Amino acid sequence: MKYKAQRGTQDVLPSTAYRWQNLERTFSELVHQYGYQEIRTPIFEDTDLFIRSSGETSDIVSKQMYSFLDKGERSITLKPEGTAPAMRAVIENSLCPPGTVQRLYYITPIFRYERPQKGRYRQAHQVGLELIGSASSTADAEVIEITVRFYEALGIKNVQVLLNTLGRSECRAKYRDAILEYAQPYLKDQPEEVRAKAEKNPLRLLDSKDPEVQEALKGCPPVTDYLEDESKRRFDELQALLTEAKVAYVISPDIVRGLDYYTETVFEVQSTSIGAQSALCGGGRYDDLIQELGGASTPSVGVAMGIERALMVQEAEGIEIDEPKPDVFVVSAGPSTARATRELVTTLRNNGYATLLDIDARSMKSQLKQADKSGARYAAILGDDELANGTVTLRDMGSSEQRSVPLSEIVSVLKK
RNA sequence: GCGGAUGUAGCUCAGGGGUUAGAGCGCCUGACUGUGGCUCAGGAGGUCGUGGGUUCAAGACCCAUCUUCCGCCCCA
Repeated sequence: MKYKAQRGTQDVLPSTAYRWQNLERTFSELVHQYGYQEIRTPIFEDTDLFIRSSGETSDIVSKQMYSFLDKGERSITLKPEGTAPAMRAVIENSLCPPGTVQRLYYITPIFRYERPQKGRYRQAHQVGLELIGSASSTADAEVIEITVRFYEALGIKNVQVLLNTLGRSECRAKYRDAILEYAQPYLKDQPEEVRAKAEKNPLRLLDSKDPEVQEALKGCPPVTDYLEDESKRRFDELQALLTEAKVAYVISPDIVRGLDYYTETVFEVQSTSIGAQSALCGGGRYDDLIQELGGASTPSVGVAMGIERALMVQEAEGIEIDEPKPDVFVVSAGPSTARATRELVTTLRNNGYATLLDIDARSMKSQLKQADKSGARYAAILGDDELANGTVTLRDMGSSEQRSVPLSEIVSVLKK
């Protein structure tokens, strides 16, 4: 009987795991520089949390949610994203009392019930951060800046920051009506299903890739025409801050984001190095979310970045990450030196050297071969001759140079 | 959720009804009695994705199902 993983999940093998480790380390080191602290939340959440947190588009979102009934007939959802659960935790644990600011980050699996394909899995992983409790555009700029620095630190080149604003909920409502009206000539000939979807969230018409829809909405006034002065002012402020921080961006009116909790700033980072699944991350401001989930009104901004997507781009752009290699491979002559070999291995490990040895009593030739394959920097050969005069032969696997070293001095020689 | 492909050795792939299913790379052993990469020789390794069906005979043909990939959709 063969046991396979759940459809739409991937095993992370040793040949790629070090890339994940590199990414997670890069991320946590970066966000620590900005004072963010890690938060861990469960992968199961109440379905209601996501229905409420996703607002008007809940039917679209719930179609993608990985939901099921547990043994107590409760509707459980595997978390499809990190923000709502993090906000639930913030509310339940009073992590951000009114008047304070909280910086949190997470690294977590997410689950969405969609048709898997390259770059899209039912279980994927995200790193994300949330800056909670501030309405200032400086907060937005900080989050976007960290995002860009993250991709820089990973060595990723062909990225573009797409920036837009949705305004506050009041002016957004006006804008929705405007789009709907503008699209009427096209919509009235469409099937009921299309019209219902459009009425549910007219903004989504804007990022449609359907040429017919694009044609119908050509010349539609941009959201900036409907922004209140306050929203306009903070959007200008944000742009000035990004320019000051030397963060390149492109204003993209068609970035509206699928989750309806966003207000004011929204942004995505896209790559031109991969295929259809080109979005690397998504983020924005969600000033009303915490209140909608039952907390005090707390303006916040955040971003979530897909780990698989970032690794895909790294690979597509040919970015090499150094694979961890052992320092020394200890070669033994056979049973007569086995005990001394184990002692040498222990000494090396205790002194901080990653050390390998042969465990199948294979020939010396085979052991050197294993040493070569392992990528070890040195082979330390301990045979009968060496044992007799208390030395070890240290072979540099790169240059093939060998020298005889007294057993007691091996560590100090390696240090050089 | 829709459309089109795909699945044979660890990897990349050939075989398109007829004995015991192949190649290259990789792996193991030896030539080389204590020394990796090169060469040569030998060897191990396969429920031909899974389940049904057609046939004297199925890896091959038919049906179903699953996987992966490419679009759509959606987004991470």
